[in-house]
Order: sequence, then structure tokens, then C-alpha cells
Amino acid sequence: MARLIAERADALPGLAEAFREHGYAGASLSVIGTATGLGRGSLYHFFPGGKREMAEAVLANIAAWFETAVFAPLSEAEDPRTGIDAMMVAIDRYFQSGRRACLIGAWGLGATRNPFAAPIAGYFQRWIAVLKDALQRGGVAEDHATTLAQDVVGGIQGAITLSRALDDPGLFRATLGRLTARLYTALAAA
Amino acid sequence: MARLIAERADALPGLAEAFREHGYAGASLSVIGTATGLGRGSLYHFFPGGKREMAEAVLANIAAWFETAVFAPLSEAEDPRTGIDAMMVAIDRYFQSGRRACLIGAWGLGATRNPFAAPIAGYFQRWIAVLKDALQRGGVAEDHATTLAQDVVGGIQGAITLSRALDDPGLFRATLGRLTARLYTALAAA
DNA sequence: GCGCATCTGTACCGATCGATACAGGTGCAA
DNA sequence: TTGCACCTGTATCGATCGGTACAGATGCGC
Repeated sequence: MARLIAERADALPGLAEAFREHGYAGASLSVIGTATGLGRGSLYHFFPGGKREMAEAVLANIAAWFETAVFAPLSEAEDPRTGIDAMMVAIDRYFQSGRRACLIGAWGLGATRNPFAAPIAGYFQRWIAVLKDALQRGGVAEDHATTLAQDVVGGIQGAITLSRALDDPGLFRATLGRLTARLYTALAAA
Repeated sequence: MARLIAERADALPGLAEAFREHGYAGASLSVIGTATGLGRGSLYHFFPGGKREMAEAVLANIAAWFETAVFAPLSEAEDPRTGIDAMMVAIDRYFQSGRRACLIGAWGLGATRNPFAAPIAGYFQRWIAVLKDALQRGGVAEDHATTLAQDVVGGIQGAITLSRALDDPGLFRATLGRLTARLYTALAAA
């Protein structure tokens, strides 16, 4: 029996794809097995908690990716504009210009009481907070920074939904551009 | 055996709730049975096509509701502002200020190739087209009307996602207010 | 070369899945 | 009152679900 993966992290991309494409309930173990190339034996070896643990690992992995690729540049950049540019580039690449679904957004739209509500809320809270802080450091007043950050994060979510439904990646990129412009305008006025 | 419902339309609210709360795959027939109060016998009597037909009926029902409650006022109002106000009021009530999930949005975020892609795309296309037409009738230039309509429809979708994830209905209402203001501003400048 | 922790395939478990069949009840029309 | 179309509950189907058990293969440390 040839070893297929070295550590459980190697299974995460396949797991994420399975959950993204089929949802939590729709991602059966056979679907997951196909997506990851792993049998039940390996899956339960790396994730003794079963499907639930696999989903938690995927969410944690996504959160970690955003932390380094999106939030860190936003909060560390000297000039907020630099951080915003880095965020938009990372977002466009991550979501493949709206072709790739947002797992966290989709699960947040699901059951009112779902077991992943807490990490999902944390993800959006953190994103909004980091963006708001960047705007405030650029001189934008607190209340304006808050609503603007909400508009931008929400606008990105909506753009993913629309561009996927309409199968129009151009819509995603154009929306990202307009959101960037709004952020720049607010910074320029401050 | 007491008759429970008179026609299949009476089952749609329960069906919609079941699909909204559990997704398509997660809404098992027992979940659907509980939500509608109907047994398998009745369900397959009204929907011979099974789960798939139930989902199609729900989507068609939602589309019809939007047609009369949102799209019609938008396209028939003398003053675009009247139509926009009616749209926003209907949207806020329908989505219960962001507490209720958007079934169409959630399913659009799901599998890339899903059997309901066509009606979902049609729903968003129509919404954007009707809103764009209303803006143009109000004197807004076509390209601006298009991007503005996309921003508003996408913004509403994003606001649902955010306000549900953060459990904050106020965020939804406030976002709706800002989107309305943007529409009014564009109309005033035209 | 040996020993052992680690990984993997397969068989299997009870439960539940979506769907079907059908008898029995119900209420309206004649 | 009778007949019948319509609605409903129940039993049951094969398939698949998530999860477990475990033996066998693998490759690393020694």
C-alpha cells in the first residue's frame, strides 16, 4: 500500500473542494474519498472525529490562510493603501475572480443554528475589524470606517454570489475595483 | 385520514423552510415531512418528481413572489424612487432584516454545476435588469445604471450573509439604508 | 535485516436515505 | 346512499450514509 500523503494538511485542499462543491451534508465520505484520493482508513486515521473534524480543519485552514494573506498585510502595512491593494489582489486570486465559491459564506447562509456558526462569525468579525483599523489609521473617522468596512466585506461576498450565479468573472473583478475606489476616496478625503 | 392541505401550494412554505435551513442535500424526506406536516404519501402525491420537483416548486414560488412584490413595483412605478422604496421595504420584510437566509443565494454558492443553476441565474439577471431599467428611466446613464444595479443586488446578498453570520439584523437594515441613499444620489445627479 | 509506528484497503455495522406500492379513509357529486 | 377521485399512513425496497474494526503493507530508525 503506497503512502499517499505525508501529513493531514495535504488532505485539506481536496477536503475543501469536496465541501465547497457539495456542501457539508452533500459531501459524503465517498465524495470526500474521491476528492482527496484517500480511503476511509486514511481519512479516519487523520481525522478521528470524522466528517465534523474534517470540516473544522478546513475552516481553520481557510482562516489561517486569510490571516497571513489578507489580514496581516492590512494591519501591518505602513500605508493603508498598500494593505488594501494586497488584500484585493489576494482576494481576487483566492476566489479565482468569483469562480470559486466562498465556503464560509455559503455555510453562514445555511442552517440558522449550525455547529460552525462561531468560526464563521469570527472570520467575518476579524476581517471587518482589521479593515476598519486600517481605515482609521489612514485618518477615516470611526463610524465611517466601520460602515465602509462592512460595505466592502459584504460587497465582496455579494460579488462572489453574483458572479458565480451569472458565470461572469468580469463582474467580480469590476466590483473589486469599485470597492477599492471607494476605500481610496474615503482615505483621500480624510 | 383527515385532509391536511387543499393544494400543493400550501406545502411550499414548509418546503422552503426545510430547504433553507438544511440545504438541498440536508433536507431529508423526514425533515421535509416534519416541516410540512405531510407524510411521504402526500408529498409524493403532490410532487411525483420527488425532492427535485419540490425544490423546483420552491424556487419557482420564490421567483413568482419577487416578480409581484419587488420587480413589478420597480418597473411600473412612475417615479423610480417610489419603486426603489417599495423594493427595499419588501426586501427587508422578506429577509426578516437579514435573519432569514436567501435560498437562491445559498444554492448559487453551492456546486459549480448544479441542477438549479438556470433559475438562479435568471433570478439575479432579472433583478439587476429591472433595477437598471428603473435607474435609466430616472435619467441615469446606462453603464452607471448597470454597475449600480449590480452593486445594490450584490450588496443586499452580502448584507444577508454578514448579518446572519454576525447575528446582527441592524447591520442589514443599515446597509439597505446606505444602498437606498446611493440610488437616490445617482438619481438626483441625473 | 529487524522491529515498530504509521498509513491504507476492505469488509462490515446499524441507520437512514429517496422512492415505491398500496390499502384505507375521506368528502364531494350524483 | 352510493360511487369515485383524491388524499394519507404504513410497510418496504435497494442504495448509500457515517463510522468501526482490523489485518496487511510500508518505510524509517536502528
